[in-house]
Amino acid sequence: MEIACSKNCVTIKNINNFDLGQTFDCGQCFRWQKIGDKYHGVAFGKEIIVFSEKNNIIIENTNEKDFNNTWENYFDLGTNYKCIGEELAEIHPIIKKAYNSYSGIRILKQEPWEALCSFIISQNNNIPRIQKIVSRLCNLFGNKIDIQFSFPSAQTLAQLTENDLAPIKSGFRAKYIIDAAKKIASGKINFEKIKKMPLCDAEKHLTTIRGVGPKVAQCALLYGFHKLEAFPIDVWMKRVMKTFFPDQNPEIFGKFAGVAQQYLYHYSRMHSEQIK
DNA sequence: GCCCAGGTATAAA
DNA sequence: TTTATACATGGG
Repeated sequence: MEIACSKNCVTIKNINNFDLGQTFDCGQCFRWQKIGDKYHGVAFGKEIIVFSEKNNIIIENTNEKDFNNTWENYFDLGTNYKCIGEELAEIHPIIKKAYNSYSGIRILKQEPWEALCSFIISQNNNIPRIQKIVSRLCNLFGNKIDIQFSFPSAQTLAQLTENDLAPIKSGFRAKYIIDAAKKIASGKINFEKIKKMPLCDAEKHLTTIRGVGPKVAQCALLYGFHKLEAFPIDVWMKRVMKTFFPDQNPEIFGKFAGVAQQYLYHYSRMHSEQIK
């Protein structure tokens, strides 16, 4: 990987396993908007436009400092997904197929609160609507950056009532969002501690939040804490497991189970006719 | 109108 | 312990 910086943008050259469409549209995040051939998005309170051009990835509205401090980490450029993917591909032919089809997926290092809150919203919901709810949440309670808004902090949301959240139309999830925000703002849930916990303890801790069950907790750990062994199982993954791995535990995927899950999830979504 | 969505809480069996 | 149902809303 090489980096080239100019006035207002950074170019990433010779990067393996990075496809913007696959990464943004595989169901791990809900804030990246495709406008033309470019993706517009926000993370860590910064707004960028990113697109690919001749094997390069170009990030606009940034600089070398922001790239080094934020985006290199956010896009997980220090992790070798080729190595992980090839290792996972040996486990089962369907993972090999999924990896070969979607090897450009990277697990983004999202902010813990945004990941947790987004996946609380995701429950019993569809992706287009999740995106809309998250967007309304940011527009109403986040801070304006350039055109878009930051994800509102837990401290901000902790002061709201269920009624205040009515405009985002999150339905029964509003009370869950507020409970989560209050537990984070009060310190009852401590992200720094969760980072250091064993996975199962972290899950138990997160599920003390109302509306957070095993699926949401595992998603938060995978996407918000970059615990690559976390393995979210929803109704869809249950069916996928039944189809391809009857009588097998997710443990067979090892310490990169979450990555395997992401290849499998996206592949099986794109080829849903193969699933039961 | 109908079924369903990257689930969870709650009640009932 | 396992299984069934409600939940708010709107995409397809």
